[in-house]
Amino acid sequence: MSIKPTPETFQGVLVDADTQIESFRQTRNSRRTELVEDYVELIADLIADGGEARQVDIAHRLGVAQPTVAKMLKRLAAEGFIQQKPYRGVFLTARGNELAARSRERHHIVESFLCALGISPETARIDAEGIEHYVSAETLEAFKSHLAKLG
Amino acid sequence: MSIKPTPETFQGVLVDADTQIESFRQTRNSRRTELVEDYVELIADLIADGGEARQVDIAHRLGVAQPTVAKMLKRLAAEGFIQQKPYRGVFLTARGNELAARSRERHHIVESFLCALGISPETARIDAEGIEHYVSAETLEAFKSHLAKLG
DNA sequence: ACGACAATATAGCCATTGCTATATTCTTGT
DNA sequence: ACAAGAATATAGCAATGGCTATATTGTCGT
Ligand SMILES: [Mn+2]
Ligand SMILES: [Mn+2]
Ligand SMILES: [Mn+2]
Ligand SMILES: [Mn+2]
Repeated sequence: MSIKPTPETFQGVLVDADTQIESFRQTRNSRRTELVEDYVELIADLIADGGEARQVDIAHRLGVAQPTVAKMLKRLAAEGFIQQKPYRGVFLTARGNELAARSRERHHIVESFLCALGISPETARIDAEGIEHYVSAETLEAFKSHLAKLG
Repeated sequence: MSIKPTPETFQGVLVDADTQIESFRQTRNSRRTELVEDYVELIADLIADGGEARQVDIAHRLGVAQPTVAKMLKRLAAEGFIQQKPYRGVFLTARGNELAARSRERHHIVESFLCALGISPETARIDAEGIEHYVSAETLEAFKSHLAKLG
């Protein structure tokens, strides 16, 4: 509102503007990196499991079509996360491996934390797949502390 | 992998395929409704606070440009969440009000839960803005239980 | 009453993330 | 060796969510 009839001090529903702006900005940012994180994490897992990460396997795991994967892999290669040999599987660069490791650890902490709260493993897995990308370092630490306390 | 050299029973890094597919599907779904939820919630808050929700205020709060808001409002109107009078603020339909109420409550629970974990209010606010959209009913209940336990 | 200014509308651009359809290339079994 | 099938590449489309620039419309103060 440009002109507020009721002064802010009456504490309406509205939250501090600057914090909210920053929250939305941060969320938009996380949304932009979400897919990249899931891809490198999945690629790392596929390589760890079967020695290679092929487009068909990635597509199947993600539940999307193969050309969708092909396009994203090009982007990941352009951004230096993976290396692609035509008609071969993809491999992670050092940078890709780092991001994969960070993502995997964060993912695991979030999922474990949800399980520790008594949430069913299925739901924990589903929710963690989304939540992981929006958890800050501070929140991750809090999750870890909570897990340690129950350890 | 079409042909696995190591049988699944050796329990590699890879998680059950069907659950993972479903997790990614669910996450993509939540991502699609994320913005809509934030818009109606914000519109409800602006109306509660100042009696009206104008494009400029929405744009300012979200940290985006006014035409971005104008386009989204058309979509919200088309989907029956709001009513628009040209050159006037927007108003929520019954459907819009319902979604706003649900979103606001869920948002509040997530933020309170994070605070209860000892996370700073600033971080809790930022993280909750993203996390809220990926929290299932079951997880929300677990958060509520945890909050109740802390009295 | 009307000119300034504020708010909204519209046009046109771009990036992202999905899709289908189809062409190309690799691999494998006979 | 080579045909069939599997995997990858490419083309072209659509929806979404951003942006800037600009036109139109309301509102308010004098
Ligand atoms: Mn993940
Ligand atoms: Mn994920
Ligand atoms: Mn919200
Ligand atoms: Mn939000």
